[in-house]
Amino acid sequence: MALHLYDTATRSVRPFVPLVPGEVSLYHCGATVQAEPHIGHLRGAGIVYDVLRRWLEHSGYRVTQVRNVTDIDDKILAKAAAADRPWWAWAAVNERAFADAYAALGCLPPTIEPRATGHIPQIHQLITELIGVGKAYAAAGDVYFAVREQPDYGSLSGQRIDEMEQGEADPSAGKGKRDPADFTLWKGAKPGEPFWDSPWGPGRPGWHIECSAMARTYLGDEFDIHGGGLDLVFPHHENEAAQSHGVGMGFARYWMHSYWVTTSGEKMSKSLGNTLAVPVLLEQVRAIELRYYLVSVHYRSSIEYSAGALEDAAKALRRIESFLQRTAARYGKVEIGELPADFVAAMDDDLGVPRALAVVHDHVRSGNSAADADQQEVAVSAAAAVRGMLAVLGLDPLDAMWATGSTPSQGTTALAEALDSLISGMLEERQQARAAKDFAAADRIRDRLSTAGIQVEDASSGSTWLIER
RNA sequence: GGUGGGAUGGCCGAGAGGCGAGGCAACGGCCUGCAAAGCCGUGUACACGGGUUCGAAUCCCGUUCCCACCUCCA
Repeated sequence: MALHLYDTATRSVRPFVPLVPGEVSLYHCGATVQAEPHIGHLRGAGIVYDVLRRWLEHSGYRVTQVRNVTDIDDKILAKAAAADRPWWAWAAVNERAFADAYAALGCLPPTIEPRATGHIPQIHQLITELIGVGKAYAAAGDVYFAVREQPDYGSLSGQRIDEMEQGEADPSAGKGKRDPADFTLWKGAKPGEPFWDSPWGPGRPGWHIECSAMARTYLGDEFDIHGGGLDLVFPHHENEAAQSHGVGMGFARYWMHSYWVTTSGEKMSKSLGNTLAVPVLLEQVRAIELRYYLVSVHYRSSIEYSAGALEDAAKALRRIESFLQRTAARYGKVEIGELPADFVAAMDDDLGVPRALAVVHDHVRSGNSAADADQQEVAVSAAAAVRGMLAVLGLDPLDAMWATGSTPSQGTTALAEALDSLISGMLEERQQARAAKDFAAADRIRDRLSTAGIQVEDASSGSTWLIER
């Protein structure tokens, strides 16, 4: 079975067929850089789509991944003003915090990360076209999208205009609106606000228009997958679709949405004050362990954060890692191997990472059994498969990306070789003591290594060591 | 009021008509000089009440509770 993906627009799992054979165009919403990221952002804007991209690439597609940065909006202006900083400095600082967090969790850089403020001409072009076809109108320095002029408005999110609650988030906006449900394409600048000149007066883009303009710029009028967090379905993605369909663009062919990270059953968000930042969690677990935790739950299930669940995930990953280390220590470097069919089937079924991880653990168990029985070929082949599967999930502990966790038993660096030489010497001494039944001396050596964080494993084929986490 | 998601063993978390995903924890065993690690074994889990079916955690009807979105949201 080839790749199938759940498509929000049709509320069904559909076979994935790209517009251009062999290539995938992927646009997904990154951050509005108004504050520092929390792990919910990293799951929804980072890791889920990083795994998708890796799986697509592994499946042989050439992927163009676009993740936008919305670097101008009301909240950025408000928070920058409150902090007495220029808006662009506020946005830049937070954008770097996001970049650092994505990188810390092993997310590959997207093909491009376009910023809203870098695409004002493209935004103007799109608004002009929308006015031209009668789906947008200028009023008192603002420009609005007329939702009732777009027949399919609401189809993505299942909303009906007449059933919606009619709230206006910003009472000062919308003076010239013809319909309360209309949304802003271009927001006229008030005194003191940053602005760009436009045919409708000085102002800045509305929230949704930048994504339509940037997706069009980099991926064309129609592209394969549009993603983001579930909370973007309405209004953000609905409005994006409306703007783009409004000028005849085919826009996204599949819509993917990732679920939340919750705490105490509630969505993690700044306003609830229940956010968890990456640097804080990295004091509890290593980065690769945090990634395992965030990856291990299916992307369409919410993750109920708990310290206990995070620790369990870390332990599960350590078990996998020690299998790889054990195999490497006994039989030499572990290569990246072929993927088992079960793993491929799980991933092809709407990125079934939990089932895919079950396959990983099955291989760890059978590989450990083989190692116990000193069946080298079986053990090495299981380890290679495990490493291959982990690589697809961005969890290969031997990848240079996670280099802070050294893997001395790989013997790849001078430091590691020196360490290996020293420890091997100690293990030899211990073996001699054991042979002479001098268990006190043998245990002394083992304790000494243990104090240094090095765990000794005895097996019939000899003793090996690994660094405890 | 509208729309959508959910409730699975001690905990986390897949699955979606028959054969107990996987991890963590616990207990027993094997291995070991002793450990550790590893391996083997141990659970009558699917919110509640009905129904369909030879068979339901899975489908249908009803009920309870939780969460999200409805112009700030990953």
